[in-house]
Amino acid sequence: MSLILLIEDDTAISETLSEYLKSEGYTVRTASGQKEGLQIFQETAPDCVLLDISLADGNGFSVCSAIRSTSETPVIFLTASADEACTVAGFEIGADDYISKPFRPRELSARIRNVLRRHTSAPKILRCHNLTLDPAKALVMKNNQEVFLSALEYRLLLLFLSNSGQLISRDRIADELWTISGEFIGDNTLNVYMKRLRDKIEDDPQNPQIIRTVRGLGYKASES
Amino acid sequence: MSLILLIEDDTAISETLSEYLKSEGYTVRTASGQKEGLQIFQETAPDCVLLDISLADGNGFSVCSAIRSTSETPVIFLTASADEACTVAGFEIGADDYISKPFRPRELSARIRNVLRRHTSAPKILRCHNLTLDPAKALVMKNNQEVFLSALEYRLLLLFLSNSGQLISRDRIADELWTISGEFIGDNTLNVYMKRLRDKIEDDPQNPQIIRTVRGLGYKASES
DNA sequence: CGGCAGGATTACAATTCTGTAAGATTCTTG
DNA sequence: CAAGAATCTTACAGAATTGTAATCCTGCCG
Repeated sequence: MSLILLIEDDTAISETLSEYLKSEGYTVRTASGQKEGLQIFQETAPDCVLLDISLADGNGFSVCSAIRSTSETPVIFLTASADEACTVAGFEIGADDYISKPFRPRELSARIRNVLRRHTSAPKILRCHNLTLDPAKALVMKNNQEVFLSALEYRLLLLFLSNSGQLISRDRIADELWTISGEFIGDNTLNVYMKRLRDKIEDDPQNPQIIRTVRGLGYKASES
Repeated sequence: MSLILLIEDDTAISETLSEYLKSEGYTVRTASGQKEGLQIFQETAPDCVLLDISLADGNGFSVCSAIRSTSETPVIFLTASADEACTVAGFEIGADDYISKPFRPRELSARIRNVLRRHTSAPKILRCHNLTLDPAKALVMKNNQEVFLSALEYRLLLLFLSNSGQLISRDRIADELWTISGEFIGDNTLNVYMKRLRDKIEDDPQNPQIIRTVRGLGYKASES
């Protein structure tokens, strides 16, 4: 499960909270001050940080800044009052959420879950009909079978699926696929690539459902 | 600037809020009910939705679910009371934040800014030394020059850069690159691929800086 | 209907990719 | 230092990719 770093100098609160979070299935590391907190942060790379704003050895904002300067790990502030200035300042500095004492345990764990969900952001898989493309693995599947695409075919499909629903002109496609490397390609080369891609991804390449041609304008990937 | 969709059936609140948000530089569309809200959502694809929980024609949760089923657009709930059950239910259903009435305008706009910041997440470009990999374009650059990788080389590099700093075993590499398609490859094939990849991405392939080998265990991409 | 433009299709060499084999290195252990 | 294991390097054929050219099809216009 997830590792949570709790930075809080009130030992009573710290222990209660720690126990509760463990009972929820989290692994918890606690720190009582700024310096210790940052050190444990570096060592353990937690999935989420709970940070008391009012620490004895300096306020929590600087800790948050320090964390943000090196990582995107979500930070939830624990505040004594729901003071607006604090809240705003906290968000400005990059906190992901805040909760003011006294807080209900269930609310805290809902916020933690929420922040973790956002952060371990679901892999953005692009979908269209029975086709999926996972940019994080460079993997294309159709009906749960891998589709083998060449480098250019993959880029072509990626371009369409990340702009699905939008019309993409032939010029733009040529630009995106070839001009970075400064090459120039023949006029109908793109036609050939479209055909090759369609042969691999469409159920019926003669009646393309995933990428349709818009005569005179370009191509368009259908949404969903 | 950003487009905000406000779904709220109390006209007084709706107008006040709308004015305020416009004064903050947002473009605002308003809807007074569930159906209208979803319709405008489809038409305008807003950057953020402010959603009153208690709508006359059904509660806000179902609207949120409907939005979530087709998009990742952030949703902030407006609640009449800070009732915990509401909060939890809202988070469970995929709300990004909530705020209870009466709320201070500054707090609301801080939350909106926060939610937008998280959501328009900067394109995640993977970096290592003088090398960058952009998964959204399947583009690898070294010293601002494009590096041409084959499909497998690209996947191999992607695997390393998205787990930089971590040791990756040879078995895991073989799994990630080949077993999805159910193939089995020879024992030293991976060595050959590593050599080919290094020849393309390393300044000095004999002294690899980007991907180092950890004898007996696997390989490891250095961070940053 | 005839002509034409945009696009689809097929075919074909040059190049690159892919997997394996064979041998050379390098590191570790005794 | 010698032996063995792990990794690197080179080399090589079969397969796939890449770009172009030639040809075919299809919707649109007068």
